Amino acid sequence: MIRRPRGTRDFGPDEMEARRYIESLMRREAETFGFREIATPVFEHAELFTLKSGPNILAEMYAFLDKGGREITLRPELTAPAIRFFVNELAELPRPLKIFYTGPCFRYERPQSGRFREFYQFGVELIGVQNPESDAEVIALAASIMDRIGLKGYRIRVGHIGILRDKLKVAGVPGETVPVILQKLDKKLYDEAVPLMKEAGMDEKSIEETIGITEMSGPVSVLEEVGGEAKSYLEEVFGVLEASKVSNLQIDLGVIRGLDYYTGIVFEIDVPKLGAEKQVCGGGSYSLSELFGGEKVFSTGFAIGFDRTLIALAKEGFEAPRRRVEVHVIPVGDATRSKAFEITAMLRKEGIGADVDLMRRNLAKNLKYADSIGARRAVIVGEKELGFGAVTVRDMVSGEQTTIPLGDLPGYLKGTRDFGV
RNA sequence: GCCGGGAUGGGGUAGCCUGGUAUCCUGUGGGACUGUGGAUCCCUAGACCCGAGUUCAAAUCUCGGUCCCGGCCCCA
Repeated sequence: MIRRPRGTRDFGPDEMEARRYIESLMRREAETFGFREIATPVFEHAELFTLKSGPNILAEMYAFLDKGGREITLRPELTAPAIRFFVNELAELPRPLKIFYTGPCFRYERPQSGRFREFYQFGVELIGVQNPESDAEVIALAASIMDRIGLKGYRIRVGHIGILRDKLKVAGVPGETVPVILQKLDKKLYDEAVPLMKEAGMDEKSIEETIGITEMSGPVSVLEEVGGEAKSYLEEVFGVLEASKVSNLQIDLGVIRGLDYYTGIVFEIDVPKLGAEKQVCGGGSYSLSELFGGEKVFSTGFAIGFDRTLIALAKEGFEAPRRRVEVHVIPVGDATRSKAFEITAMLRKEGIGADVDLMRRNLAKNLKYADSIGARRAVIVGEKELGFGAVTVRDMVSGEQTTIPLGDLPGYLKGTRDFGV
């Protein structure tokens, strides 16, 4: 027996139905906001990902040399490919450029709850502008998607990485030390952050203030204690979000994110009931294009962890509407078998989902089968009715039967399609 | 990379401590019932994660590996 590689999953019909359903809701919502779908390759030059975040990331990438000696990696995320695509070919589209994408990503990590080596992301980028409206637009879309798919127990925490960056810069922290300190602050590891800040030359007062900032969370009013440009910027963002009727929203200046390239607002959506892997979406504004050889262009985007989102929905009792075939066509005996296929083909041409007996089962078994696949109706093709050019249509829920002339069958099935159940 | 708990037909399980090739439920296929389902009964097929060791004998004990679950690290 050959088994699945570690950290990967197979998806059965029920699961795929649920996944496609949720995915289509996300797509539709993004399209409603004026975003259009793109797709990029599953593998890229490893350099694309090491450029922006350093070689330590290589440890978690599925990287390898291809037969031409190129350093290739399965994509660990989708933002960098999207921006590469933008720089390469999309830079001349009208701005703001609003794109979204979805697909599998790969990270060589220890699998655990809500964490896989092959996982799926759904992300968007709004490229070419950075102001409170564009940031709010992206956050509003993230929230709308969560609402549209019916997720309830989520919260959005919005921060502004510029506040901390400025603070550290003003205090004279050298550029290369900033990410290290930010990382500790992100994890709230103050015991480790404080010595680092001292070492970087910060005085007691600014250290205290810095930690104070990371602990600020709550309604917009907490910004009163901050002041500065970032404050008014965030207030404007929240103003637009309020006008857009986005809820489940709070300020949290402790939101930092692991990425170095974020410059402005940053936000995360998490679902507390998921435990350790509770973050279902992360995003912010950044500029990456210049790293890939393009002009410097600001963008705001987010990535939704598709798998975790589904786990969260499942925990809330979500069930995808089951796709069912409209009718199951049952020949009674061998004599009408070929006629049954004729009728099935005719129904399918009319766009009516039809299944037909392929097991040569008797009528009783076929009805049982029709029930188990959830067919709404059974079309019983028997010699008696065929004698006068008709078939029997049985409603699988009520058990009612009607004799329908063959010519009227598609119309009957279509016309009453939404009734019953 | 680290720590803990697991792995028995497709799904769910009993058996494991105290070694003697496996229980039950459900699902699959067939039949009772070759023109009427979701009930019942019967039949059939189907499993001890992999490898090594101990033993007359291993699902059971020992070791190694793989995978899963939960947590740490990390999360671009």
